[in-house]
Amino acid sequence: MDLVQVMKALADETRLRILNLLGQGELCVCELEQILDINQSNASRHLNKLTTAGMIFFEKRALYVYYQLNDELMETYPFIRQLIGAELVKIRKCEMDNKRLKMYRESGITCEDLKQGKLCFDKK
Amino acid sequence: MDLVQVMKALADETRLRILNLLGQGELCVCELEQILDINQSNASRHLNKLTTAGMIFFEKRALYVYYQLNDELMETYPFIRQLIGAELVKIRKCEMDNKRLKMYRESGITCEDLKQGKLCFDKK
DNA sequence: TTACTATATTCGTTTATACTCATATAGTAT
DNA sequence: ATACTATATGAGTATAAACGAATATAGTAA
Repeated sequence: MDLVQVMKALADETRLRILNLLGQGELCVCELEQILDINQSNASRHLNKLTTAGMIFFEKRALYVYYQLNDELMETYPFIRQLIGAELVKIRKCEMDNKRLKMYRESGITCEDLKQGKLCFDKK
Repeated sequence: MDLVQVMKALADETRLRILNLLGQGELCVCELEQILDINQSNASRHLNKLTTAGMIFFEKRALYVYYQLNDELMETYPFIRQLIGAELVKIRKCEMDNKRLKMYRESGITCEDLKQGKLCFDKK
């Protein structure tokens, strides 16, 4: 909830990419891993950092953990909403992530599929 | 000009304090040193980082170097203007810095005075 | 209960950031 | 020109952040 800590959480490309994706709706850890093409350990750590800073929160459902943006923090710091909603797309990787997210959404693939190696876009 | 780099420049308390002060008008390096109570080397380095990220620019006049916010970047990334204009004051140190800036402005003290050890607020 | 699985965490390593002290630079003033 | 002064930079150190690989945890499913 401390602004300096929030800014530190925002000062990393991978975490900005995560926020960009979560700005379009909740996602589970394994979905983020695939779309961002990062490993599980890394994904978990970055998500933890964002959670600690109060920017996101999670909810466990069945086997999976779903993360989403914390609207409360954005009421406290409105600039964050603007950043996520309008400015992150200016980062090239975010733009590409959005394409992958779109493909993923349209493919109908589930977390279960992902865990079995099924994909709807190229690796790497 | 790269957003990730901008976010990194914003992820430091001292630099946020500098931006907070510059949001109220230009200041020279020695003024920032005194108001923030940081040493010369540090001040210079933080200012350099902000300059490199495109957030501020400087102008040398006589012996002194005056820094100010770069409005151009804020047109590119409007969230920065909101951050500086409305949210940095939520940081306690920024609030205190503002008091010191006010005292400094009202005292009529100049850079020359500062260099001779004259002050209008407590050290430390 | 036991086996299983998604996510979190620990460990060790690497890379980046911030700081202090001392010195270099560049521009001013004489 | 020379002396002077504000700021920038170099070198060294200390602290923090990020990563991969392996393991622990906690909750699900049977």
